[in-house]
Amino acid sequence: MGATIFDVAKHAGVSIGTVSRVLNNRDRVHPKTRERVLKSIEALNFSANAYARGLANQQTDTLGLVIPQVNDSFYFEIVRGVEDAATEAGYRLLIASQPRHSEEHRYLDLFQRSYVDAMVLVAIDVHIYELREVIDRGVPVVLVHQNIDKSVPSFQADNFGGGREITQHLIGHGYTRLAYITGTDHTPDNRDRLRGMRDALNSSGLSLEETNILAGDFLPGSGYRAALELMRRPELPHAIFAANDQMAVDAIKALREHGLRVPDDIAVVGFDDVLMAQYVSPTLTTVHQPLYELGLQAAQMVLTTLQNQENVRSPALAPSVLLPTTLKIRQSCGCKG
Amino acid sequence: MGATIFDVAKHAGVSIGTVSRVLNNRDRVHPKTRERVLKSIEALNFSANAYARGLANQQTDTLGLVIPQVNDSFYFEIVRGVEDAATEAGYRLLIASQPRHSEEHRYLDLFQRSYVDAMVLVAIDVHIYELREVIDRGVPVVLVHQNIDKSVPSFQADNFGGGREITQHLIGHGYTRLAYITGTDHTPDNRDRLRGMRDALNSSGLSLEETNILAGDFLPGSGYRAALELMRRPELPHAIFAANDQMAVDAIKALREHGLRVPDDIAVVGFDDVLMAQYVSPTLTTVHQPLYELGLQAAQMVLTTLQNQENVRSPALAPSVLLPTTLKIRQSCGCKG
DNA sequence: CTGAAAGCGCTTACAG
DNA sequence: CTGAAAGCGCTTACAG
Repeated sequence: MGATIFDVAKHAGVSIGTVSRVLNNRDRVHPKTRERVLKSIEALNFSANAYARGLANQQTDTLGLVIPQVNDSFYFEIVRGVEDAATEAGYRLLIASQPRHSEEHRYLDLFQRSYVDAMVLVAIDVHIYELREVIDRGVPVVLVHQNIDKSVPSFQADNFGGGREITQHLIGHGYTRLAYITGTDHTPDNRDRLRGMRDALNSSGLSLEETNILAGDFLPGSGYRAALELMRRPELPHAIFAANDQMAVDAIKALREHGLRVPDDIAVVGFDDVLMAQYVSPTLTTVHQPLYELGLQAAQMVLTTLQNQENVRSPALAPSVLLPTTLKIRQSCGCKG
Repeated sequence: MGATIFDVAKHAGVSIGTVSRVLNNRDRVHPKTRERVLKSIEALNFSANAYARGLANQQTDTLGLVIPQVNDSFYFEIVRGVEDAATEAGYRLLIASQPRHSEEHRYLDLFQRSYVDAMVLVAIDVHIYELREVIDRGVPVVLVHQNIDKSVPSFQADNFGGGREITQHLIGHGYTRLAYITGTDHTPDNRDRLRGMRDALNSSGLSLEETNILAGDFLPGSGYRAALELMRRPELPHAIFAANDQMAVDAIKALREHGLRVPDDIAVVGFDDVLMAQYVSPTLTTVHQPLYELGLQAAQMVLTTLQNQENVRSPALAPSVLLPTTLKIRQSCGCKG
């Protein structure tokens, strides 16, 4: 095994207290002594045991991240942001990814044990009373892509603004008859995008007919089925706004398979700006979500809270941050590539 | 803060030793006593401090994962596999993602400190002597998608077999004049895929002309440029095998932009089976890599080593596992969708 | 079956 | 500026 602080102390001819002091740059240590200790650390290739440190310090220097397990690795950019923030602040990153629709709650482990100093929860269904338990224990929590309670800080993409902006773009093309393919009904993502769409339409004196709201679930298949449904109608809408790219891409597939041209016969746009959006044909006009930024800022925020010893439990300090989305104009809306 | 083992002991009227015993199901404890302790644990909502436990046990119950930071989240499936294996075995997962081409070595932190009991390194450029230091400290290491030294166990996709199989498929189409767009030259991925291609060609009495090996670097742009280069030639190959999907997709883009039809005028296939491969038009024939399995098996293996107290340092036990790839036949090779 | 005690490897007042 | 010692919260031989 590796050398301990005792080995270093003996090697340098000092006490372990002194070694600890040079390790942590705390109280002043005589330059010569420091020098000697540093040499011994080097010589013995010593590195402090994280667990002993954690126990003595009552902190773990670890940030916990809970993230849903999804196929399309959509959330991976968020992970990168969180990780960069953690690394930057000298924290390690412990990850628990939660299988969707599973009874198994992997994050509970992180919750209950003293594994982490702070937590970032991404799009996880969790009860507020579970969160409160963690927070009351002094572990600050921040939510990303989810906002279950005003007393917990959260970071989200501006779904409303994104929905509005892309709808305005469609209206700018001269499209007046629009259709919307929904995501899973109860999700705020879906609701807010739809609200944004309605807002843009209303501002232009237009409206969204109820029959032009097709039920989807964010999964590819439902985009396909929704497009089929629309093609059965006597009259096609001018454009389809799907609540995410997956459904948009599959809607395009259905339309093309039935001889329709996108965007010439009908425009289709999505939401998310997944990598695929740049590669499908036509390339997909969509709304970019600031995923990396979401993860970065959320993690920075929760770590700052921790370091400032702010009152973690105070609900008054819980901000709800909305990060702006970006319209990505490509071909599927009718714009030239 | 949460209750400690002392609180539980007092509450149950026993010693902390007894509490510890019921906690760990070690020695036998009288059923009645156990019952009482369990009740107290419940009542106080106690959960053992992981760091105290780690210190006393000299182990962390944590698996370290080092993974390169790439844009396309290609490796995310590996993470899922590793995570499932870790969760299954009761380990937590600590992640360090290493920015590509960066001097900053985030994994060194994991290496040096006693943070993890075992490590999985994915496609990371690391020196063998660094690994040996870790291994000699009793921390087993497994490599995925990388094989720097025979003394360290590794898990890789069968790049040779995959390259051979997809080439055989092209030959089956009747294509005899093939071109290859390379990945970064020195990578085993690239070399092995090319070797497989050559093997398949030779077995059919064909060969790959040196001029039909175009230099690429796994990044989209180079696929595009390689296709341009090929189109300048007096004679087009029948089919292009790009060392990964990214380059294949961009090669198709270049070909189509210049009025060529894929696969009618020229076939293009890739390697990896990224999600995009299913969505591009034509859909991309490619080789699926068993990423999830790679992560799962590698992690299982390293954790088994740990639990069996096998001699971690023994080079004799270091297997080099090759997991089979799967040919994904889609449209771009000339097969019907 | 159970308790008392040493030990894991650090940090940090407390003296000096 | 530095040492001795208590303490962080567990586990585990060792007695009994």
